[in-house]
Amino acid sequence: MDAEILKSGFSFWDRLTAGEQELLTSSSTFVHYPKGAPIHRSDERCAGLLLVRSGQIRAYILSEDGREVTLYRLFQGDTCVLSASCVLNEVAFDVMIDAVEDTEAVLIPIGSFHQLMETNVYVELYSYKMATERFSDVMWSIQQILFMGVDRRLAIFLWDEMVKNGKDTISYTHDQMARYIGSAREVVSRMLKYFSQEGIVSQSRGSIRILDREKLRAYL
Amino acid sequence: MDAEILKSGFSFWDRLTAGEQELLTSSSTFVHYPKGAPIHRSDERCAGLLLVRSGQIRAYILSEDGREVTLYRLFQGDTCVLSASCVLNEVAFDVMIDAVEDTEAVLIPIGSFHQLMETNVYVELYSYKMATERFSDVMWSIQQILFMGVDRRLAIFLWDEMVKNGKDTISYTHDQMARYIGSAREVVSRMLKYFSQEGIVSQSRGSIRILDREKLRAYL
DNA sequence: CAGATTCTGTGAGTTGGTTACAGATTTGTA
DNA sequence: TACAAATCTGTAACCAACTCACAGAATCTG
Repeated sequence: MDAEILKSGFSFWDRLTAGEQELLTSSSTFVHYPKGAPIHRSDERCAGLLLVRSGQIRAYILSEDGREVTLYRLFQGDTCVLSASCVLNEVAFDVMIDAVEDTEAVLIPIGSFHQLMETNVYVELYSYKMATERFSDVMWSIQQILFMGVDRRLAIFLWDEMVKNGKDTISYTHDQMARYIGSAREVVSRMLKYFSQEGIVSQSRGSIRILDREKLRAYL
Repeated sequence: MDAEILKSGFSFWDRLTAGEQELLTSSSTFVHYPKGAPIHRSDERCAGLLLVRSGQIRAYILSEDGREVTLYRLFQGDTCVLSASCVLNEVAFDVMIDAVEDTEAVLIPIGSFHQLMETNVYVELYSYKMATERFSDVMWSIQQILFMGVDRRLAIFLWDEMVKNGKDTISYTHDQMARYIGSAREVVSRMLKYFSQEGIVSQSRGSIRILDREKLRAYL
């Protein structure tokens, strides 16, 4: 693995000894997860620390009866520390991580990552700081789910996607959107029907087109 | 402040220099929060790092229209790091912290705590580890609220309180219980009425008595 | 093209949060 | 002690949203 990539992706790089840098460059690899692939399951061995290069991954919790609630999503430049949660003793909950789209990432395998955590306090600090950042993301999602109506959550989701991708067509199924906003597919369908009637969006199978940004913004 | 108390309460003590230990002992104080007192508000200056000596404190989020959802509670020996969240840049959400009962604590004022965080990486590490522990607590609460029915959440609450206090009388109002389990007062009233009819509990103003542990356990 | 798969639409039922009171119990104070 | 105020509990009606059950439409695949 190219040291430049690691240096720009992980802020602890400059705190590593030459030996540690060598360990990192020699053990890190590029990994590719196809769309929908599982990245982390609580009952499996941790992969390690991930640095997202392209694509998108999603962390979520799962109820006994299969209901999912998305905690956060990560994009280019983000590091996924919960995929290494097995070496963070303070993390005691089960989390699932999937690739939402085809995703390229740099992987520090759990073995070398664990070793670095133990020998270098700055790596350990980095990990817990990242975990705390994710904590913040989760609180943002949770507040939305607990305190906002579905109409508003959906509007926020559509708006954010529109801004993020720079186009007014959003390519997700009702089911996916429901997972992202912590609701149910049927509820999203009903809401989108209403948004259509209001002239805010138009629908086609697998995608939504924003027709009236102003009306949509009124929901935010 | 007695160094022994700090040493036994904060695991980073042994990593401090003599000067840092001196700073800590000279700036730390005992604080007392009466029942119901606010400990932390997002719009106010942070108090600092708290070590609970007795009593109980509660962290919760607040919606625009005043609805509360309890994130976790802390008891003797726990340290409250979110009361110092203004110096943890990764914590970007608003949290409220109150004393549930009359509470005694050791306070490291935010000024000296901030200074220690900047000069000693182990203090910084400790803080983020604590934040990650709280992250875990929050996930436990959230999973209960999102995935369990009110009957089960209430039963778990009653069971835990019974075990924790070692007696079968639980002294909370319906309103308090509702806050702790993330529901509404009326819903708890309904549920307790049902539990009474089933012979699981008996009620009196301000307290609940567990009559049938086995039936209660069936809900867990 | 046919069958399988995936996606969307819709009605009925249930849970639980909200609103709006009323009544009961306790507390504070004259 | 008496009485007002504050606090706590009970209850009904309403509504948002999740679940269940099923049907039909669009798309994919061999």
